[in-house]
Amino acid sequence: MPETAGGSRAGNRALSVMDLIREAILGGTVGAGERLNEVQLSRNLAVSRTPVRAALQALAGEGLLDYAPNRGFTVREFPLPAIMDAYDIRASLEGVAARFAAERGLRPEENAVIERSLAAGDKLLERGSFEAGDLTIYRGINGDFHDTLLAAARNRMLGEMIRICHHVPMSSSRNIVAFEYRDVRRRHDDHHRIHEAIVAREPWRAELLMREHVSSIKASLIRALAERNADHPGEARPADASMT
Amino acid sequence: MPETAGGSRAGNRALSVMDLIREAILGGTVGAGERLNEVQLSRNLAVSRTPVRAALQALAGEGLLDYAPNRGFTVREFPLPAIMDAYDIRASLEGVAARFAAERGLRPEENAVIERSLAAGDKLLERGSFEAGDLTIYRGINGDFHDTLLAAARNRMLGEMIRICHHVPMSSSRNIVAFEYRDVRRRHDDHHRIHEAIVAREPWRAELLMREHVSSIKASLIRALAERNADHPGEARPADASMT
DNA sequence: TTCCCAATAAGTGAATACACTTTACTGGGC
DNA sequence: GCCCAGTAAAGTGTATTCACTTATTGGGAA
Repeated sequence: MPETAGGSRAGNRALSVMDLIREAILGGTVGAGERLNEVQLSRNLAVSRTPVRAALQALAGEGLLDYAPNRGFTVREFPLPAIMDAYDIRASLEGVAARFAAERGLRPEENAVIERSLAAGDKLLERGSFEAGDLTIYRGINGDFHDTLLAAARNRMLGEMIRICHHVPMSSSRNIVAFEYRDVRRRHDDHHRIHEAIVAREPWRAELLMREHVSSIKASLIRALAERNADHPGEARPADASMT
Repeated sequence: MPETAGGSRAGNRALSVMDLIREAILGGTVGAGERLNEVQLSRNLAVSRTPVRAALQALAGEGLLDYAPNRGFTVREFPLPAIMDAYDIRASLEGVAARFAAERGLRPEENAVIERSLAAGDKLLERGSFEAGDLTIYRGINGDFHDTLLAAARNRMLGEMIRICHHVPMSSSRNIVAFEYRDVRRRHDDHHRIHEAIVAREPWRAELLMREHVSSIKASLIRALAERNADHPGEARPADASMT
């Protein structure tokens, strides 16, 4: 076995193969609509077809691949409208998650994580502008906030659905670099208010705030795309965002 | 399941095996939390382990099974709170679907199906009470309405998520028999109003109506469970609804 | 008796071989 | 030159086999 596949998830080739293929899709190594050849993949990854098939089926379950009998798996296409829809769907789902969290309450350690993320964001933003690397740092802060809230919702299915929304290409904020200081500032304020609503046990306010919060990300993305189109009129057509 | 694996989906054993196992889970032949043995299943279904594994992986993707490396697949448990949550999640998602449908408009043939389902419901309800079998008929009418609306939302991911909610044991209305005439009457009125909002191109009204519509199903279920518990105090404890 | 551990059975993970389907290619007829 | 059929190649579907992990069971020691 030259270059054993992955290496991360020991003892289970299928899972590490799954991670590799997922990265290849999200990273754009394989394009949308492209067909994934099992024998070719197994050659490249130095495993047999069995774990490759398992990985492909699992990725189809995540909604990243399409399956057709006797025809194999293809990378699912995400046209721009579908990506925009994903934000609406995620806004709705994360809204429900915030409501559940407010109904069920935060555990002390969860509250601690959230308050830490709020404080870290405050510190990062107090300078009044962003320097290089700050956006990456805030991405981590933002992830902590949302992940903890999702855990506080105490519903597995909901978590999985939101995770699927995040895996839609370009739908996750980590795929976006065009955010400006004032966008992040405003979203961080949202976090404060959402936290307030949850500790005050105001479920419906929490839901509304979270919903608007995620929707505003969509609005930012639309603006960023429009600006990019204005800067480079030739390239970056709407279809361009469908994937990599 | 002694018979040879189903004749329905020709040419692909894995898919028919998947249908059989799904029915076994939803029908209660295998209980929640139970472990599914691959060799035993392949013996019973008279196929090799390969299509069985494929089916199990696919069902795990649907959220019906849990997977643990080197430990195989188990039937996921759905305690009563998780079932109730599923209604909230579905209410939110179907609300979004109704909004999308209102934004994008109904195709003539879709509108025809919906108006036919509305008329059929009117006819069934005009007697003022239900006879045996009427509920089954209305179930079909109800399904046509919701399925067509979902198609009109024109978003695949949304459809899949709602489908997952329907497959949560006891979460689909088809699993419930305890609905009374006035419940159905009121829900059919909802259908009329939702249709109105969609043809009038009022997205947010459509969303709100649909959300309330699905939430009212949850309320009916809670009442039905409470009455059942009152009738048979010994049996039918909350945990009882977790599965079959 | 209870706990621990080894031996063994049972079960999943992966590789390989073969069957069947789809697709691509090639040659002949129109 | 185009279309179609037949055939070969490629690719997926399934069965089988072996490797490896996990669960079980029985015996021995504290």
